[in-house]
Amino acid sequence: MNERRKPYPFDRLEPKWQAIWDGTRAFHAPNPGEPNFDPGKPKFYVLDMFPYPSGAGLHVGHPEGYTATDIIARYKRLRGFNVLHPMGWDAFGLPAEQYAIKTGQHPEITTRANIAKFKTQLKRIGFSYDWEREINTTDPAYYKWTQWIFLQIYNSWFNSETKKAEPISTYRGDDPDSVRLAYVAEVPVNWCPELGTVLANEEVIDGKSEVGGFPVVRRPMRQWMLRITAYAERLADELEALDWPEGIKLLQRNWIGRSEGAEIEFKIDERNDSIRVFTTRHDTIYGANYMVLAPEHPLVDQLTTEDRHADAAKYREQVAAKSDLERTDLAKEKTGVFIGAYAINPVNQEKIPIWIADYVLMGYGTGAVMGVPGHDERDLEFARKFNLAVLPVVQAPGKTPEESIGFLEDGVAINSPIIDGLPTPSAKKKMLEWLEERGLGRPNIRYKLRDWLFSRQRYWGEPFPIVWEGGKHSALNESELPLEPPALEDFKPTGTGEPPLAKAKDWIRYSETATRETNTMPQWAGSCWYYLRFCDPRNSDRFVGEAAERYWMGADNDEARITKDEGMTKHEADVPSSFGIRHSSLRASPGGVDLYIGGVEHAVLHLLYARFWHKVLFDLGYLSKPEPFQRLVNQGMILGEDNRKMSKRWGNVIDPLDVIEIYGADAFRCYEMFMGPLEQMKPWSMKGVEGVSRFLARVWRLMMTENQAGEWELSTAVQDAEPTKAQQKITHATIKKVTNDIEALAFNTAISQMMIFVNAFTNAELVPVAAMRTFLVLLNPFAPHITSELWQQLRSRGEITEQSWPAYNETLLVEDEVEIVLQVNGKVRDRITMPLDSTGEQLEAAARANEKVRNAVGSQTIRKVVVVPKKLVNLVAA
RNA sequence: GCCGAUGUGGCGAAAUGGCAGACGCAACGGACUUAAAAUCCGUUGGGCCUAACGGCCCGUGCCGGUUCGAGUCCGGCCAUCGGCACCA
Repeated sequence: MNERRKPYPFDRLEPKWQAIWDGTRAFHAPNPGEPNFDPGKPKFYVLDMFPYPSGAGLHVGHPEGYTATDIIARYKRLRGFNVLHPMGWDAFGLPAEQYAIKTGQHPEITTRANIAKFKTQLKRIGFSYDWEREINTTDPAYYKWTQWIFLQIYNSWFNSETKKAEPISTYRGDDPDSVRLAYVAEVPVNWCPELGTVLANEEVIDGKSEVGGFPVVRRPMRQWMLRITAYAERLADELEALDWPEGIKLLQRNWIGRSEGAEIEFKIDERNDSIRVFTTRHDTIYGANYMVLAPEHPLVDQLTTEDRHADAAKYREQVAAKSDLERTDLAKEKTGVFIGAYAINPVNQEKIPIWIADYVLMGYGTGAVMGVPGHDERDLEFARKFNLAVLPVVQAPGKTPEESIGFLEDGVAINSPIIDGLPTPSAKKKMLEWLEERGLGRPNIRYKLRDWLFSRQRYWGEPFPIVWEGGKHSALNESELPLEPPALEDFKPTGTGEPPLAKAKDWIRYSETATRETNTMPQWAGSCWYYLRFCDPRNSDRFVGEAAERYWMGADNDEARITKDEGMTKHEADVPSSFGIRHSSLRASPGGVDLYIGGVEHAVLHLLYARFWHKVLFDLGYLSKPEPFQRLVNQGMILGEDNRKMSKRWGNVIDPLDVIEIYGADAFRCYEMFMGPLEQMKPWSMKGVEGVSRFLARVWRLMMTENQAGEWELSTAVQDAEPTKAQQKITHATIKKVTNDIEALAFNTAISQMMIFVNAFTNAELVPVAAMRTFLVLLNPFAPHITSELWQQLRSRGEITEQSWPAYNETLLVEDEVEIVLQVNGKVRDRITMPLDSTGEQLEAAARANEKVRNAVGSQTIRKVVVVPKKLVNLVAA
């Protein structure tokens, strides 16, 4: 039973072809200036999200996206593109470090072993990666440039006039450190005691660490931050032009969280000082009858009166002790303390009490809000809890002023002398003008996005190329890169928040007076720019060579050349003349990575960070285009056979190698694509793999037969013969469908069509060799091994990977007769065959004459006739 | 709570507003075989009428609308999944 007979000898031919591809460097893409580079070809950059090489190895989810990109890569090569299709390893990260802590084995060793395992698996699937471009984020030759890019960021500031990053040398202020894009700040951070490190906001989910699910607490610490907030506007705006799923754009937009409003000054009573609040509803300012500061607000100490001091201090302590989890979990009940001071509402000069409450966050806006209980849910809740007045200032459509309380949408201003009677949008406008004239307020746009907390207290990451001297930081010289981490025996976190690198006393010591930074960069650092390094992975002088960057990441704006090169190249099996395949976004390259496929889990983190780095490097003049990833597609998750997420816990994990062992790599690839639409979530089915495997076996037996000795040889049915009309037609229909479907990434239906093709030829007495060759090229991107072997068996010229994609001839697809559907009142009554060129009158006459139609009409009168040429006739009767 | 995606046979799924269920899985029947596997041929959404040929009705989460015609477009709901969540 174990020795089950293979449906075709994939176990021999798959390793054979993989060895040939390796040996001939079949998928190596030369760079401009290198031997064999053809400048006449347009480029296509198709990228996978490179994996973290975990100990568990690849599971069937990884190769889903990888197979899709491999099909596109192979297809594009056949269409005459220079294709960049690389793979590498995002290898810094916690698991290797955790493993090191447990076993004492250096993360480098684990990482190397895991990479070897991943690579073997990927190679076994037959992906056409250019392995000469393989990169590894933990390789000093790679992270040298990660550190170098950090220094570019460190040595830049964001000029808000030009809205661009510029070298720090152009900054005219007196404290450059206060504007650098990389800076140090004592900030409340997400500290995870279990992991012994701080985490980015993005890495904390419901108050727990994304990795491991350990509790996270707030605590102030000195940390490296990247000023991503400077780019909030561009990161949001420049999303528009990208060919990304709308859902992902929305997720990023929500994360960036732009809101347009006003900053308003509230004078503090009996003090020559004021507090700024940010609001999006300045039209409701007449309803502001109290003010709330975040408990951490710097003015709290000064403002709190003697008698309120003890209460305020106690409250602030309580809040500080709360973990994020508690702060959100207990959010149902509002808390707060009056601090004894008053502010003056600028529109009516009313004295309003100042409170502190933890529902106001220090990190957003100004850390102070005007409390408008009438028209803000949170303020209303707070006011009710503490018995503050609730005044309606916006009347909702169709409601009384009283009923309008708690109504948050637009309405008409009331109880607001300056703007009474104005609908919300003009009320906002007028109020803002009024405030601006008096210097009390100004328009303001705020973003939810926070600066990126960029340091980690870990061992297995890039050390910062920074030294400290007399409390000041400065950059290492470029010539001192890469800065390698010290050799450590003990990787354990110190538990105090001090990074493990602090244990390497010799390493830390930079000079008599200077010490090294001991934090490391987060795992995201390496993946922020790997797609750039792929363009020129062995360059030791530059993070990416200029020419290589311009070619692979630049725009291919030579439209004429693209059209010409994309114009159908003839395959020998094809009949002259062919017609356009509709344009799709896979055609012309607007620049950057032309197609990027990966999981949704990276929708905000990786994709936002990478875009940020890219923009900084673009501003500094290193890159051709402001956006890295022109087109993004998310593949859906593959579930276990039981419809649950694959996990050890359910025992439903599928190992690709096990599948390949039984059915072969080609069947594995085809099945992954045949399961359903790429973007969709779908369950695995071994039976499904078997079905696809049967299809490939039928392809094989279409051309091969087994002789007496049990050896496969070319079938005698395969002849250099003229295809029949029907064969001709199905061949061209298949070219058309497969081509369009690949362009649309609809691989499942492309495979269906190829199955239809094979079914049509099954049992044919004569199998025309030309039709077979055409078909093999179509199937090649999906099933590269079997098609390479059959191509050779057919004694075809050259390698299949060097062929041109076949063209189809539309005229061969046109029938001279068509089936016409006859409907009565929209219901199908019969189907008849009519000549293609039948006129509307002829079709109508045929319909009226049809017996079934007449039965259905009965004694009714025909009121209307709808004729759709070549399709149907609908008689409307009553 | 807010935002988004999805909902079609026993299952995975197809269908530029025009024949719902292509293709595949599973199931059933047949051929080949001593037998099985493999392979090939056929049937297969549900219900009803007919001895049969054949015919009729219903059917794309639910309710309504637009249209000669709706899985597809519009409005309202329900369910499942995913994201965000005191962001002023």
